[in-house]
Amino acid sequence: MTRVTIMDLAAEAGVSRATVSLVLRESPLVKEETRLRVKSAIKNLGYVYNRVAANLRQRSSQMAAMIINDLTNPFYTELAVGIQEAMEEQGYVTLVASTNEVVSRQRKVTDAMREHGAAGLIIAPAKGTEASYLQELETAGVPVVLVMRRVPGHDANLVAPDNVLGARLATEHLLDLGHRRVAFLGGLPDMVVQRDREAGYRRAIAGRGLPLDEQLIVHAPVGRQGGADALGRVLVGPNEPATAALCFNDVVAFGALAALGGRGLSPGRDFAVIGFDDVAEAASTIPPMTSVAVRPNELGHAAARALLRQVRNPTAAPEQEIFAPRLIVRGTCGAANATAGVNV
Amino acid sequence: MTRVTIMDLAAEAGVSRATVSLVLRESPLVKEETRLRVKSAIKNLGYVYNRVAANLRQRSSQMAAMIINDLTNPFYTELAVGIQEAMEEQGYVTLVASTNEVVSRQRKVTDAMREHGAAGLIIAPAKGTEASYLQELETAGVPVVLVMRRVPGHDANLVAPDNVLGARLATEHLLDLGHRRVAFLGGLPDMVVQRDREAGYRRAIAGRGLPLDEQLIVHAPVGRQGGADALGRVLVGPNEPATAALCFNDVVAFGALAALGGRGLSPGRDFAVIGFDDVAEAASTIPPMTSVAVRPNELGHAAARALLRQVRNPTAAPEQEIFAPRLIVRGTCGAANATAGVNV
DNA sequence: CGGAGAATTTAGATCGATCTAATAATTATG
DNA sequence: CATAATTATTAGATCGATCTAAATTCTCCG
Repeated sequence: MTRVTIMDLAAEAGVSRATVSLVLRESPLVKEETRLRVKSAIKNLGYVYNRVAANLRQRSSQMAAMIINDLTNPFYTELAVGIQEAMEEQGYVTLVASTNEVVSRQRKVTDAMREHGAAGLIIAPAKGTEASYLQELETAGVPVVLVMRRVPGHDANLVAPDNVLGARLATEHLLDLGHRRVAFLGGLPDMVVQRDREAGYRRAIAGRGLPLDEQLIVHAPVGRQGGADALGRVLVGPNEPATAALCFNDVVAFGALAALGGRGLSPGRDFAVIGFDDVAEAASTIPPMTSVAVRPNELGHAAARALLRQVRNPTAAPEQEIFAPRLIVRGTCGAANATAGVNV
Repeated sequence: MTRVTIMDLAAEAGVSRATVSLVLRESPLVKEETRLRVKSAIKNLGYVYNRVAANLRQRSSQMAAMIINDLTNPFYTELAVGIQEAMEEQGYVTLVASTNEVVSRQRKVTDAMREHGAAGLIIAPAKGTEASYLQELETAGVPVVLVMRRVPGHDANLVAPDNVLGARLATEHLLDLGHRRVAFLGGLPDMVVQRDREAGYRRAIAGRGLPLDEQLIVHAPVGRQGGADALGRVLVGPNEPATAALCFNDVVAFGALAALGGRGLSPGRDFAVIGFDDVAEAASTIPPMTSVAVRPNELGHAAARALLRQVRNPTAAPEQEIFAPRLIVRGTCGAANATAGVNV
C-alpha cells in the first residue's frame, strides 16, 4: 500500500505529471475538461498532496514555528492561538514548542525547527537568551520575530505590549482610589517584562510624589503559589500592611485572590487587586478581576504579520510594534465601592 | 546567500556526497579521519541538516501531530507537554493544533498534517467525530491514537483514564464523609467523558442504596463560568441545597470554588468540592483542592508510546490503555474536619 | 487551406538528501 | 608477493513534487 503520487494521478487521468501539478496548484493554464479529469482521479485514488516534496523543490515552506516558555500560562496559550489563527489564514501550519525558560532547550528546539524547514520563528525568548544567539539566526538568514520580550543588545523584530505604561496606568488607578500602600507582587527581576512592569509601578508612585516602600515590592516565581506567598508578605510583618496590589501577571493575581479568600478577606472590598494580561479567565473570577489588557490574541496576529513580512522580504528592516495596553476595570480593585473619585 | 547543502560540504571536505551523508548519520563505516574533515566542514560552512529532504527520500518523517480541542484547558496543555516530551525523546517534533470542538476544523487540521507528512496523529477527537472519519484515516494507513475520548463504533488505539471509576471513587469519598446531598456539576452530556463521569457518580450513589436526585446533576459548559453557575443552582432553589459536589473537571471546580468564595462560604468547611484531572493548579488553590488524579503527563507519555508502536508496526492491532485514576485528598473536600470516619 | 498567435500540454532537469551496488583502498593470509 | 577479505568511498538512481523551455493542439483569419 504505497503512497499515491502525481505519477499515479497522471496515469489515471491520461495526462502528464506536469499537468497534474498545474491542476494541484489551481493554475488557469489548464483546460477545464482535463482539470475535471484530474480532480476525479484525485478523488478516486484518495490522493494526498505531498507538501513536503513541493516545498523541497520550491525551497520554501508553509510552516512556521513558535517557541514559548510556559504552555501552562494561559497568556501564552492565548498568544499561541492568536498566532496559529493568523498563520493558518495565510496557509501556514504552526509548530509550537515550549522551552520552560531553559536556553539549552531553546537552542535544541530552534535547531530542530530549522532542520524541519520552518520558514520562520516566532520566539518568546527564554530568560538568559543572548544577543549573539539571535545574531546567529539573523546571519543564517532565518526570519525571526520576538514576542513579549526584547533581548538587550539586539535589534530584532519585536511585538510587545508597553509594559511600563500598563503598570503605570494600573498603579495610578489604585492611587486614584485612595490607596497609599500599594504593593507590586510577583515575577523575578531576571526577566525583562518584570523589570518593565516594576518600572511602571515605580514611575506611577514617584509621579505622584509619594514615598516608595521597597518592602512592598515582592519578587516571587510566576505562578499561583508565588502570588499567594507574595500577598502574605505584604499583609503581615513588621510594616504597615498594604491595602492594594498590582500583580506581575494574571496568574500571580489569581494566586493572590485565592490567598485573600483563604484569609477571609474579600477582594475589592478589603483589599484591591489588579492583574496583568487580562486572560479570558480574569473575567470569570468572583468578583471579576481588574486587569491590564494586553490582548494576546491581537499580539499574536501582529506577530504573525510581522513574521510573514520578514519571510516575504528578508531584507526588511526590523520593526518594533509596541501595543498600548488598556486597564479593564472590574470588581477586584474595588472601584465600585470607592469613595474617592475614579477616573478611567 | 543560498542554503549550504551536502554538495558544499563534499567539496569543502574533498569527499563525495555519499560520504558526507554517512557522516551526518553517524555511520561507523566512515574512517575517523574523514569524519573529522567533514565535521569541520559542517562547522565552517554553518551547515543545517535538511531533514525534509531526507524524509522525502526515506518516505518517513520524524514529525508527529497532536490535535486537541481546547488549549486554554490546563489539562490539555499538560497532556500536550507530556506528549511532546516523550516524542522528543524519540527524536520527533510535534505539531500541536487545536480545533475548538468543531469537526470541520478537525478535518482541515488533520488534512494539513497529513500533507505535511506527519508520521502519525494523536487526536483528542472533537465532539461529534464520526467513526467513519477514523475509518477513513485507518484505511489511508495513517497511524492514529485517540486520547481521552473514545469514538463509539470505532476500535482505535486509545489512551484514557477510567472516568467511571474516578468519579465513583470521588463520590464515595464524599458519601463516606457523611454527605447525603452530593451534586455533580458541569460538563455537557454530548461528550463521552461527561457521560462516563456522570455514570460513575450515579453508580456510587446507587451502590450505597441512596436516592438519586436528578436536580443535583447540573449540566453546564466546561469553564469557570459554567462551574460557578452550576454551583449556584444546587445551593438555592426550591430543593434542599447540596452540601458537596463532584465537578466534571478541575476548571469547573475552580469556578465552583470561586463562586463559594463569592457567597462567603468556605470550601471544605461549608461545602465540599472535588475536581477531576488534578491539574498542577489544583494543588495551589486555597485551600488546596481535592481532585481525581488523571496524571496528564503520564497519559501523554503513554499516548506517545502507543503512536510510535503504531508507526513502527502499522499492522499492530489497536490497544486500549485505560489508566486507573487516584483520588488525591486535599483541603476542599473537608476530609480534615470530617467527623465521620474517613477511608482513603 | 496555410500559417500566425494563443491556449494547452509535456519532457527533462531539479530541490537536498538517501540508497544500492559497485569500485577503490587497505589489510590479512597463505 | 599475489590474492582474498575487509574496510572506505562513490556514482547514479531515487523520493514526489515544481520549473523551464519547448512542443503540441486549437483558433482564427486572410
